[in-house]
Amino acid sequence: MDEASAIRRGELPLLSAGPVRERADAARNRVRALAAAERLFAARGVAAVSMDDVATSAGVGKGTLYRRFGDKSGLAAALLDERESRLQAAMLGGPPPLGPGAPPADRLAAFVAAYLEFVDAHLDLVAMSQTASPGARLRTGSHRLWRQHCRILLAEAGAADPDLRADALLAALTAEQVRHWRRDEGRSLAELTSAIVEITGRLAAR
Amino acid sequence: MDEASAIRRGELPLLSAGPVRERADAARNRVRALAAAERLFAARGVAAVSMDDVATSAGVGKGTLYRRFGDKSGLAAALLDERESRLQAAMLGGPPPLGPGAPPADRLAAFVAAYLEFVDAHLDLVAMSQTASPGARLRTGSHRLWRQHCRILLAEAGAADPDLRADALLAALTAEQVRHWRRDEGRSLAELTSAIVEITGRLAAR
DNA sequence: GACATAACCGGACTGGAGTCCATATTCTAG
DNA sequence: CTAGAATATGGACTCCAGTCCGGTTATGTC
Repeated sequence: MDEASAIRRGELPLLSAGPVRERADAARNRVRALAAAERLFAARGVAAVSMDDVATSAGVGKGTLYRRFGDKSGLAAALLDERESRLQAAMLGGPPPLGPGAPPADRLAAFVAAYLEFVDAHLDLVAMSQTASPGARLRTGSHRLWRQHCRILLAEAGAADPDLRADALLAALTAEQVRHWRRDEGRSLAELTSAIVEITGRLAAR
Repeated sequence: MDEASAIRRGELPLLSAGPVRERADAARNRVRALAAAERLFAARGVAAVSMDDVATSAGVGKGTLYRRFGDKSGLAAALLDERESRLQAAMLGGPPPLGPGAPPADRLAAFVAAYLEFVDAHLDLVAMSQTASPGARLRTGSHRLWRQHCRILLAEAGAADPDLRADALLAALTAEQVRHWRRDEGRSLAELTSAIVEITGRLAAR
């Protein structure tokens, strides 16, 4: 999952419309791979699908898969991309309290609730994107965006050490942790949301 | 990592001194395996050592290793066991504020600081024990103990939803997260400790 | 001390992750 | 339209985690 390939597959914004265009065969295979992965994940569950399975089912070589997505966590991240970007758009430019206009603490609470809902809606996929390789979670491009958002809002709210608190907050919202709360402990999403929002308020308080 | 083998290797308390005694050869091999693992981990780093390496170096079959420790995370946990139990003893029966006698919020702060120090001192080993298999962290016997401790102290301090807050607190103290703060962001242990203790206070407050 | 039984041993085996590179395809310039 | 450079392809390959089971060894009993 190097930066170059991340840019190539459109995960990182390119400042200037780069001279590097995706080749036609590459584009075709990317679509095929994502379609196959989505199909297999839906049919058998994320954990039970191997990269070989995806490659075979997509009619593509394994090397292609790895070059493009880096590993299984990259593949999962690519599948999440579209839905993620809806949340990202809402929080960067949508209506308050998620978007700009509301007080920072309120925006943070709204973000946490929305993010939790997102994670919950795609538990296994997010878990895969965060844990397929060691430290994957902290390296994801989207993670950086979530973190940056939290940092800024915490700072605006006047909280001490906003960077560390943003990390601590997101650490509690790991897919594995949420999955544990939801499946092993049988907690409802509403319950989790209100508890986490409460905690968030404490972290954001001056 | 089934319960029977966990008991056999002394990780879970046995109510009555069971009739099941560890066989002499089993005990010998357990010692050999742990010694070999410690040696190899120290020499090459945890990540670069395979279970095969440990088995060969210990003069033991791979099956033996897996039966006894379950997987690499179990092996790491077994190596951490002794040092962990020192912390556990201090927090259950040592002098305050870590041990009983101090106000719950103070005990919790002391625990968090001590636990953070423990994780920091064995970063890679703890990381391995938490992440070698998916969800390993939440299944560890010792994790349950840490969590229970936090739960009780949070409850005594009058915090709402102590169970969830205990999980959130420990999620922030994951070895991967601490490693990131320490190595990628170059934060000092003292800095982390004071920030985390501050957060802990906010979670424990009524 | 010999036997029955339960527990343990260890290495061959399976299957998947990730790498490598000779070949094929696409793009660009002339 | 063509040639050559740049890029992508894909399947064979390596390495390792984890399983399995026939053979071995310890332990309790007579």
